[in-house]
Amino acid sequence: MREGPYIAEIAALIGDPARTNMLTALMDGRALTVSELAHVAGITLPTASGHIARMETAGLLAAEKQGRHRYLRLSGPDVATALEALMELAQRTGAVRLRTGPRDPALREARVCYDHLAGARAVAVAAKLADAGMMVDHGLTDAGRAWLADRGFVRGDGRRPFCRTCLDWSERRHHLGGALGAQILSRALDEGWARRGEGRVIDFGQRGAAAFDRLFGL
Amino acid sequence: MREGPYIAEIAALIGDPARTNMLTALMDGRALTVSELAHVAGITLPTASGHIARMETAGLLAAEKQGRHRYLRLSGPDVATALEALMELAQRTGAVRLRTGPRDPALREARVCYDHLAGARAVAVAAKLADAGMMVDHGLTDAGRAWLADRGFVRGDGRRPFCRTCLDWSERRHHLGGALGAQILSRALDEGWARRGEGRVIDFGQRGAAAFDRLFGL
DNA sequence: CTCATGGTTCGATCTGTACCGAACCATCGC
DNA sequence: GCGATGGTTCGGTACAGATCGAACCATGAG
Repeated sequence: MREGPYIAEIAALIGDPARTNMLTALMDGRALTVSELAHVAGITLPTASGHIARMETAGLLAAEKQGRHRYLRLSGPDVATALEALMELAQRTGAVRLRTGPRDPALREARVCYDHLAGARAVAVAAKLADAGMMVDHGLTDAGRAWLADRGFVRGDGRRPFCRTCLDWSERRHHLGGALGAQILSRALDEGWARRGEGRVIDFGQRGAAAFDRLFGL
Repeated sequence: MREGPYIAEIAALIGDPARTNMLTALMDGRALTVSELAHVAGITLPTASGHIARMETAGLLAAEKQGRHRYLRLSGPDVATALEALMELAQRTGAVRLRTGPRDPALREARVCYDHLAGARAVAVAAKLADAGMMVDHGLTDAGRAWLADRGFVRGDGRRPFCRTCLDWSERRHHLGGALGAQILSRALDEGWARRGEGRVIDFGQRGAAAFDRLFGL
């Protein structure tokens, strides 16, 4: 009972434009400094410092000190999950200005969503699994599990779902999240098929894209 | 880019204690009147009316007029999903005051979470599936699918995952959500094994509880 | 040591908004 | 028609918190 107020505290924290800008900037999973966060939020250093302190004590952010820099990151995947849920809501209710047009096509093609791959290429993977009957109702079948295991994607960490579906911001269809999504992303990076670009962008080279598509039979 | 501010708008809306109280009160999926919402939020009618108007234009609530009453309900499952994500976050970050003690044992035993069953009995079902190898990493195996189909729980609506796991507020373990969770709840109600009680409480009679447990082999 | 840079703390300002009481509108029962 | 009940609108108050400049601490470079 009376669980309301406590989630209100967190929602209010997320509900400030400056803080939201910082949080979404951190959704690519990387850690940013206080100055960088101040920049993306468009506010001065003192103000940003205050915001960060609040989010830190609330447990939304985790900090790491290195020299005279302080690096901030989201304290866990559940923060990103909550943000995604809010984005999905914002999208349906139309509170969102549709900038998903040609603006930054690289971002539409492939980007990172906290720790997994999003964008057209990620949606294609999810669609392939669904078409092949390896996913039904957003859940993996045993056939799907086996097919993925063949390609080196095995069990998750047990603490979170191996395979989650996550509504894609630009494509408006689902891509893969969870431990599986994270493994797919790190595979692409490890194999040199892709590398991190500006912001949340993921750059696939021509050869990299081909290799990625071959692995998933696209 | 700059998706931030729009989700901020929604988060800010959720981030007010009075509104949060209303929203969580609506998580049982039923529609409440303006007066009832004012009561659960502990504010006067005019104030509540204002809050509701804002949430309505923002698309969080849907209204239906009946005589001189206005019935409000959540505009969709995604609203409940976002609230759940925030609750999970609030729980991990410890922003939550632990009132999960003996307070209202009926609520701990069985309650409704928007459209599916939560509480000890619901957690037991999820645990059973996991123990029997019918769920791994929070996803159903084909064996699990078959076992559920035997019991009349078949495919979902295709628009949402058939089976989602949802962190249980009181038990701190997962129960079943998604289309499956909704079907389990309506089955229990349809069969007369349980009926809705005060607020979110679900009352299982002795015979109802036994029948329910038998179905799931508890 | 000295300076520059990254970050925090402190006051002060100022806007936004939650809240209530009172008046007003709408619907139902009579 | 009349009162009673459910909701909305309006005006005013009051409190929270977002913001900035300036002063202050900490670390690394030279």
